[in-house]
Amino acid sequence: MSSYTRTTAGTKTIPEHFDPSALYQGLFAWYGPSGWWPGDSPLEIAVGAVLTQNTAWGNVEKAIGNLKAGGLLDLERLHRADPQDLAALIRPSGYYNIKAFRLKNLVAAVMEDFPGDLEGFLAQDTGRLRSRLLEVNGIGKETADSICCYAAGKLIFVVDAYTRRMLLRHLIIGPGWDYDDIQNIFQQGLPGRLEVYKDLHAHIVFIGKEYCRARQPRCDECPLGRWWHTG
DNA sequence: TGCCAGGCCGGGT
DNA sequence: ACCCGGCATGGC
Repeated sequence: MSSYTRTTAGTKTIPEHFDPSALYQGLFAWYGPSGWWPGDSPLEIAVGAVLTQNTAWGNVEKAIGNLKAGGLLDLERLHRADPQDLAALIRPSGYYNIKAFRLKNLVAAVMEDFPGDLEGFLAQDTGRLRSRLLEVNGIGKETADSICCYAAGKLIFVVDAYTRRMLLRHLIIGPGWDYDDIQNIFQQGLPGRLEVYKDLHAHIVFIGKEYCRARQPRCDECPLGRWWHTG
């Protein structure tokens, strides 16, 4: 008889009662569409993805507001901008010196491959886009996947600290599970629809902020478990 | 006040 | 393959 235990590409197994699709359906029924990612353009979304690295979103909003006010939320202008001027504008988002270079690096990659054409860059084959983003110094898996999913509309599920922490605390995964393992759970268990990927990640972050903070666990009150059970 | 936030890199073991 | 220090602001 076939086992109900699903496995990732590796040897790890996950509990049969954890169903990403049921989790999505439950969260969507409760909260509705997430509206994520906040941002008026692919460029703004990509910039936000870099600026929000280990940083509260409220601070990122201030930084993006400064970029807009300075007319720098523009591919060509970012490419020409002096890193120090850029750093001054994004100061509220923290790590502003390093993030200024990270933004410059991202923009330089776009300009190198698709000069002046962010849309073209983002329209690349999904695997190529992701690996190209990962080549950029300052862009890791979560940032790359956020850009792929929310700026480029690719079918890539974003894994963040909340996702990992919640699955750990609910004993769905063990400490040995890495980013790709977790991403595989969702990409294998979810229907292949972009809105599902977008909303589930967004809802996980929303719940995580309330119930799954790093040092003040209130795991007992976390409502997530209500929704991921199959059947 | 101290802790935390939608990470990532580089150097060390 | 891990483990760690550094990076920095603003909100609760």
